Amino acid sequence: MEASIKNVARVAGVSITTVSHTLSGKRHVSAELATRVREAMETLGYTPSRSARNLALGKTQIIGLLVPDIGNAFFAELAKGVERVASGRGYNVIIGNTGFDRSRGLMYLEMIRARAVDGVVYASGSPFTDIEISGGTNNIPLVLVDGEVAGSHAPLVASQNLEGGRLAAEHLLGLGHRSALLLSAPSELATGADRVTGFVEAWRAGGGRAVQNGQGGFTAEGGQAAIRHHMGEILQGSVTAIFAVNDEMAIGALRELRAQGISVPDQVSVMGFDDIRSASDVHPSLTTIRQDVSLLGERAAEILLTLLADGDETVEGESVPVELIVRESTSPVDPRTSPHAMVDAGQKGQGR
Amino acid sequence: MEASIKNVARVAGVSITTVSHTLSGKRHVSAELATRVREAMETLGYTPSRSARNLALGKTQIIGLLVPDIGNAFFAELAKGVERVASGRGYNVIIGNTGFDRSRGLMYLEMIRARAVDGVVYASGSPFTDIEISGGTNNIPLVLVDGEVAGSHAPLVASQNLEGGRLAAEHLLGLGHRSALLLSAPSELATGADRVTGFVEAWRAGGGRAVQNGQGGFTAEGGQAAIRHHMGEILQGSVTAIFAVNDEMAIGALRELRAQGISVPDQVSVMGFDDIRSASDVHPSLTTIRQDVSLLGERAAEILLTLLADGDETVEGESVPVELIVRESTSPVDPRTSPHAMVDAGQKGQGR
DNA sequence: CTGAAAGCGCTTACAG
DNA sequence: CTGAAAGCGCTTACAG
Repeated sequence: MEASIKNVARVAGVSITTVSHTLSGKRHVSAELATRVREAMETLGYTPSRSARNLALGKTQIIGLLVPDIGNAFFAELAKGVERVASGRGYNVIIGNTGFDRSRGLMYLEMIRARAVDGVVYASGSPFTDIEISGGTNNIPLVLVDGEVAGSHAPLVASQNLEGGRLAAEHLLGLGHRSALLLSAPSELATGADRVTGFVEAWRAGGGRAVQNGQGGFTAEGGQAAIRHHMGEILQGSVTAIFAVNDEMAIGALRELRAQGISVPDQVSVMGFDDIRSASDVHPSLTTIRQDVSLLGERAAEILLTLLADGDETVEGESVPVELIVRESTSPVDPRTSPHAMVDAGQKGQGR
Repeated sequence: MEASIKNVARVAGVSITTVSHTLSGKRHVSAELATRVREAMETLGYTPSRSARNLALGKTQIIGLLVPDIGNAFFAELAKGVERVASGRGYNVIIGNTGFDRSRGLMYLEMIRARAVDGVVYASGSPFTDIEISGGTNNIPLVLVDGEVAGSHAPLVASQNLEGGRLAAEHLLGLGHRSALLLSAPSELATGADRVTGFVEAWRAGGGRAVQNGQGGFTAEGGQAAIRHHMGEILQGSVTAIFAVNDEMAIGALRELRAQGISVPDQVSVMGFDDIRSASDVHPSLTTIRQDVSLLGERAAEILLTLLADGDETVEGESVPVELIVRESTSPVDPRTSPHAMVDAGQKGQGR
């Protein structure tokens, strides 16, 4: 005898209504019946079918997490945060790895349209337009993480990237640096753009002068290439500090600097952003701006679940604090090697 | 008018049977009706409800992936592999993060019992006994990854850890090393135990002598502590090579060696296992045994899906090849600093 | 405090 | 080639 609600009711000698209510607690069941029901469930080894429940209630208790690459530490940590609060509230999370691939993304959109999930946390980087993500999606509750989707009104949860850029600039200024090389990334990515903006504003305000570098592309290789390209300024001491808008690029920079025989931080200070795992493993360990990625995921999930609970309620996004982590890769500028020159290499006229 | 199959049928002027069959292709539908159905679906914006389908078919097209820590790069990469093949075959994956926590694990067991998933990929480290995992689980198809569960007959997918240990030993022997320090981990973890066994066997066969060290616990801190404990042997050259059964410990070892002013690989060679991201970022970059973790996930998912397709078929587990990655942290033993002494510090009598 | 029955939206055996 | 209807296993409005 399979363990369906019908059989439990039969064994307990009650209606399925009563079985359902002793489980849900949505209406009172006399102690005697409740006991009989529980015993019947026990002997049958009954666990209610999620599928049946889903159909009856029109929801799945599942949220989708769409990321471009779950193998990437950032998104893995994000997933951890999302899973933590979701599971704590009785939700499961389906992970949708788009791999930056449109067709895989569309597959997950179809899953959303099929109401396989009650809501979605959508991490930046996936290849959708606003129309697809909100229009094609049955008005399913949506929370954005890390980056905007053009034109979307969905709440956004992101780190205080602007503030992070500012912290980086102030740290370097405080060490006496005035000439910095900025390793940025394609401006399409708002995440990086905010970090640049925050840095440049604070840097200017503090009397520094930034050298922009469009290359870098968020990769270690990009960081290496950028350093190679600016070797001249570094050697002549007209750049005493390097700020990369992510740790990957900063680590690439460290690698190239070592290869070129430049000592960090003695000859040049290097900062990153993110505080990925490697940041503390490299030598010298990397001074960086830490973002609390799993908190990002937790907050996103909480907002989404609030949305699911309150229906129409309008919910605000939020920004998650960042933190300066000082390690070995930055030190006070050495007055002898630094002529405090004002260099503006690379990007012609990009400095506003 | 909501987009249900009933409304599509009404608009197209056919039965819901016909709507269902034009979608599934399980029986022929005349071109004319098929067209009318498709048009109706189009105008209504119809996507079939997954919940209804699940209930009717008694399956969910979802597999569960149970891991102890999705934030950990190993499991994140595993998830990537699992997701890739699952999504390629029309399955979604729910990620279950147990956090090494029994109660969270039990919550996911309950999800399995509720038939919220059709099968599960179970990565080592979660806190279950065999009885719980197979008995309490509705006979749901199960594939184990990375480690056995005591007494379970479920197929296991794991890296060739034994072979990996052997490769490490042979690499070091080939460089002339004969006295090694082995950074192992608690023997409960079969993963590490196989690596040790493979190493020790090949090492002995090649004329080497192993120094065991029970500490390490798979963490960088453990690796550091172990080095501190064996500083004497390293300084006097009676240990010329160190093999850690994972990269974390190897990186901890590198850190401590640097702190103590020992040059790697000049004074001592260091090897790890896994080839985690940091392995190539540290300096000197780490010679290690790479395991293809995302392939591990792919194979596990494929086996699980085969199990789901073929029902009763018995399926074998498999082992995934590993690869020696030579980087900067190992070099030929320096005959001057190496008296080829046979040291057996630490574990009294543990060397068989 | 309890039960009979409708309904959630599909799939499919049965009949034609 | 097509349709009417039962069934998947729950939840819940309605009635008592």
